[in-house]
Amino acid sequence: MQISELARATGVSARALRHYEDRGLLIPGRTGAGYRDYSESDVIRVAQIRAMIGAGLNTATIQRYLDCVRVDGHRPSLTMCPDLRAELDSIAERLAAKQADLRRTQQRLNELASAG
Amino acid sequence: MQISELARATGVSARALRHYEDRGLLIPGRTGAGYRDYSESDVIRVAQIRAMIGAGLNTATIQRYLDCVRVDGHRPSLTMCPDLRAELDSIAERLAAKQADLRRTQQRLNELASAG
DNA sequence: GTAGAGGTTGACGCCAGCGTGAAGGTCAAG
DNA sequence: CTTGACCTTCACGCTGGCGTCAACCTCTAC
Repeated sequence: MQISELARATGVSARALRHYEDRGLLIPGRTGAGYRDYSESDVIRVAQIRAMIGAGLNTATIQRYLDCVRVDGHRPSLTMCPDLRAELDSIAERLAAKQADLRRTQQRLNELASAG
Repeated sequence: MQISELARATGVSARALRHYEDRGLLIPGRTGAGYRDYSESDVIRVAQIRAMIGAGLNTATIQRYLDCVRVDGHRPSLTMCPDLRAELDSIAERLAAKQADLRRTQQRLNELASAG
């Protein structure tokens, strides 16, 4: 299928799909005219990508995870990728740090707003 | 005083002080040679700026309301600036939204990590 | 053939507070 | 005169997923 069709099927913009290809997350075939030619399985793949982006992973990390899945085969197993475990842990740490930072900011804002 | 002296007195980098001037938050005098010449009161002003940045305000907002905030020692207080209240409320809303967003991200990350 | 819908590859813009050289002027001290 | 410390004004870099032209090619329909 063409890019706009995949865009409609996934709810992701065509620009985003090209961006994923730039980052090596999605590698469609090409027609004779140079048009991108996506398969049905790419719908699922895009859903996976979106899920991981929503979980705070960047595209570089996502690419490593997808490569991992490809090697593993059918069932996605994180035990095949020990490095990914550490990666997810560090991401969780960063999120926790962000949250703590945000709470401190809210605290200071409250102090500012309640002053006077 | 010169910029490095104010930087030491406030714990803020010279680059940041120049940045505050670019944004119209701090307007030092100039010596004959073009050197920035800060006054003692600028030490307090920088403390006010840092307090507001720490509370999540951007430089444009800070410029509008800088004169409304006084820092007595370590504790900021507000003088009469009615619009500032509304501004602070909207900032508080944005912070709350960010926090909710962050929690959703953590939730999705947990789901991903436990999917192995 | 021509209009129009849709495809392609760049490449800059965004949000924002600075970090970090680059290139060069000022000034007290040896 | 010459270090060398400190000052000045640009101006790009950073973080990063994607919006948004721009300039141009492809295919279908009338």
